[in-house]
Amino acid sequence: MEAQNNPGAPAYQRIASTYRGKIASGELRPGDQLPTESAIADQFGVARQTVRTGLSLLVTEGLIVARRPRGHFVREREHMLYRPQERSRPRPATPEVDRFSQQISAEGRVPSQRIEVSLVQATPDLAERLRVETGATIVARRRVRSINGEPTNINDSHFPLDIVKDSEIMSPAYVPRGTDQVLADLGHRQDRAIDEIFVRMPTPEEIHRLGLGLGTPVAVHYDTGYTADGTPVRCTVNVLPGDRHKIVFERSWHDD
Amino acid sequence: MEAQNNPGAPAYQRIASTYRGKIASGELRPGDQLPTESAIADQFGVARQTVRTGLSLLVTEGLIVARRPRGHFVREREHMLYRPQERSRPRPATPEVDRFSQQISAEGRVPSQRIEVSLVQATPDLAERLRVETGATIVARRRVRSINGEPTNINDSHFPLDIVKDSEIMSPAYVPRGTDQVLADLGHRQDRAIDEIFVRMPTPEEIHRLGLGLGTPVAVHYDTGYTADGTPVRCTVNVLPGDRHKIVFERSWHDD
DNA sequence: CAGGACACATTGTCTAGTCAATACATCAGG
DNA sequence: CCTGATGTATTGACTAGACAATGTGTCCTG
Repeated sequence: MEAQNNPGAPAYQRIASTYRGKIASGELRPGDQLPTESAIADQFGVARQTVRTGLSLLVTEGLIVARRPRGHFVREREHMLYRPQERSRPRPATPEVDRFSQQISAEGRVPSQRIEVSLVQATPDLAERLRVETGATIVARRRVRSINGEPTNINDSHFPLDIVKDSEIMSPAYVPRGTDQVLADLGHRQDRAIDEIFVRMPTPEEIHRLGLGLGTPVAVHYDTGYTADGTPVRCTVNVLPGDRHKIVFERSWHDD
Repeated sequence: MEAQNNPGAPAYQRIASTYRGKIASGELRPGDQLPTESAIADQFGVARQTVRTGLSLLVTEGLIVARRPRGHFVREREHMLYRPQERSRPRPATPEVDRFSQQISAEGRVPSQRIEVSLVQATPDLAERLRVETGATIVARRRVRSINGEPTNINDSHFPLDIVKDSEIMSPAYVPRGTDQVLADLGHRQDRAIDEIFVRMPTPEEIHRLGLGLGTPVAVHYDTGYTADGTPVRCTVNVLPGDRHKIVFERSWHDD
């Protein structure tokens, strides 16, 4: 399908189309180098700037990366599993899920994290989910999780101030039994959670915190936990780089 | 934080940063028009091309759109709810979910869809999920769903050929009782499903089918249904434009 | 042989223009 | 009043340069 480059389209699109095709067809494989901008310009008979416009399309699509002053290279990807249900249902995974989780435990991955606790003012999105007023003081427990030293996701949990003050949650240290258990011990056992997933391009701050390249979208996962009486007690914001994660849920038609 | 534009950075980044800030702060609101490229160029004392480079950043971030020859405008967003669980659990939504679903039924939205059924060869990703061999013939039931005439998502269901041949699923018409019920009537009642969500930039084909703008990432949702004995009988691929959807799951700690 | 200075290739940033395409407004003619 | 032609402002596409920034490798020096 659409074998030819793209007759009639602007030159920069033809150039992008050409190399997109070579990558899709496998003629150019991950890690391979593209010709230099000048070489492409000569080949297509256009100015170098036009080539740059075309290649920048592929960069924002996440297909290639520029490594100055080496050249442009086809990007290499890997997917990491992200399974929100694991934290709420510590049941044994069904065989079906196991088929998809094999990759995660392969290779000796070394997880680490940096924790930072602070009091912040609720932004409108958090205020709505925690049912407090915008600007109210809440507790933010921010983490950047890394695997093998590479930051892989942002995990910011937020709690209403009145229910967690003076608890271990306020301490910027790892809590072995888990913050959900701490909440439960404080009388706020979570019973239900709602997951909301948005997809968008990252903000400059996220690009910086996660070391993202251009052309990498992120999934933003709001995980709001409720007690049995329907009160929200926790709102966790996960930011997952799109090129490093796969989000997996499991559903059952009949209670399990 | 980082109040000033961005001293020291390249001019095109300062320009992007300036308008990104104005949008974030609310000084520029959705639908508002930015100054013309020439005006910005004059203001910053740079060439128009430099302004274009800067604004193109904001376009790929999905913050602004260009409407030739009117100018650049701050993008207006609306989020449509996407709730994979609805199809498997027709129970009444809990009050917590209702808080988030209010927007969907507001406004008289007119849904429509175009259905197309064909026999295709299984691509590697589908073959793995349906446990058939790559290249095996399977049934593809492709839909583009539209709301108010605007295509909003791609919904391609795939079935192993042997279990659906000669059934209504092969007909390119709407099946009122739903394809899941058809499968159940054929003796393949689904019992479990696995949801996998990937985030990436769209392919040119998806851009065309969904009428996407630049800077719009997509969420790709693989929904694989299994019968009680663990046999996959359906694999649905949903492609959701990131700027139009919010994906919502609900979880319960204790069976409901 | 080790280390530093330098050259080189390549991408990054930017200029000052030209011409094309397009949606909208204006205005003349019926 | 409506209709169609014409103008106009704006973005889109592109050129032919210039100079900066930066890894990599080479080569000279001690």
